[in-house]
Amino acid sequence: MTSERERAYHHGDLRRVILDAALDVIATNGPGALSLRDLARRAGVSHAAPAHHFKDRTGLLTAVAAEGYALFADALAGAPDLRERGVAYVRFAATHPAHFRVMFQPDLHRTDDPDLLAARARATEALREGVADLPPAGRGEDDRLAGVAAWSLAHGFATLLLSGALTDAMEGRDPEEAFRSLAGLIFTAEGRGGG
Amino acid sequence: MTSERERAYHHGDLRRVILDAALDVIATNGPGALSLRDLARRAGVSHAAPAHHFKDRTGLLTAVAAEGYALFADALAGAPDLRERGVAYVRFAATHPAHFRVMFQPDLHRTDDPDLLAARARATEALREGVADLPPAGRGEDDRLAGVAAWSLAHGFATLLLSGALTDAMEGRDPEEAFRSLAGLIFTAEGRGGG
DNA sequence: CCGGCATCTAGTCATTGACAAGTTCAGGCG
DNA sequence: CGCCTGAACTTGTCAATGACTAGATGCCGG
Repeated sequence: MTSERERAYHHGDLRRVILDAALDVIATNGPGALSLRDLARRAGVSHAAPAHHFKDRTGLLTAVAAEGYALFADALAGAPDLRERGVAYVRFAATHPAHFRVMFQPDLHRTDDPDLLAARARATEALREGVADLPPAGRGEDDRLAGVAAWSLAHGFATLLLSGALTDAMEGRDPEEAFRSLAGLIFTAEGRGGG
Repeated sequence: MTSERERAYHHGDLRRVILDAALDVIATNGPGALSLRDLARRAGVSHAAPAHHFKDRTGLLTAVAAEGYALFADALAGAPDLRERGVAYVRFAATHPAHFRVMFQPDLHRTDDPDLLAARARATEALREGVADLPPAGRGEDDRLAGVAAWSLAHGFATLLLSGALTDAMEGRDPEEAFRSLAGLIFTAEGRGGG
């Protein structure tokens, strides 16, 4: 049975295999359930193999976060306006729950990692661009607050969604669509915006 | 031989001591850094003492979450209107970061724990009351969405705050006050009041 | 053919969570 | 007073894990 599938040494792309397995575990059972040895077993390699690619457990999570920010930046880039960028934010969280969760838990990864910083800078830039086309509210102070508000709204929705807190609040409804109308409710209609 | 300070057996309130130590660790280094043995060492008891009060590591975190929801419900109860309830939401997160973080990570605790469920129900009720005094927007569907929106806004702000993502967006500014004006920006009609 | 190098293996150690069994203490009851 | 029951805590132990070290393996260029 040890045919060409397992070519022993030089696995081919062990790094990716480990990463994918890690994402699977994190999405299912959370980052706490992550075990390097378990991942090694899944990949059919020795218990120390992952360490060569990621150094650490923290190193693995750092790689996850970095990849997450990169994908995140790409996901945000395509959106035409602020609202769709928010939708993209939510969609990313729903599509890449493991990445998302690790990204926003700084104590899980090494925050000074160069790759991570670069990817995060890209994502931040994408977010800023999105906020740029907010209707000019007033003074610059309010603009900044409005940006934080938009960010908070999308992030809160995404976070609650992943934590399962919204499951009964919107039974079987499509999260993206829900957020879209929710954002319309707030950001478009002037006058009684919040109503 | 051991002086009266440490009355050996029957520590007095070991449960609370362990809980407080746990909260300290979680707030500082995150839930992943939590070690029952470490907590035992801090409290000056044997390595198995915590298990008697919390059964498990998960049991300890469940207790943290339950306590968190109880405190949360109390914190929300005092607020006069929706906006102030949001402020209370943010304040709770800032004041009880460890509780907050554990509360919204279901894979950390036992979600079927009776105490947890009871406390969470109280908190949920307090949240619902807050949403109830939203201006009636239109149909019930929109009302529900508006509630989710308010919740998302507060939760997102609180979460981003705790993850440190807002640190440079609001340098040295008081988070509560920032959220208050932010919420005013969005939820009050046209008067984008004092920022 | 050979040497360097990244990749992976094998072995080891301290730490941890979980469990089992024993010990200490307080309070109730005869 | 003496016993006894149960809660609180200790001691001992085991498997699993993260991290480290040294060594084996195979690819690639010269």
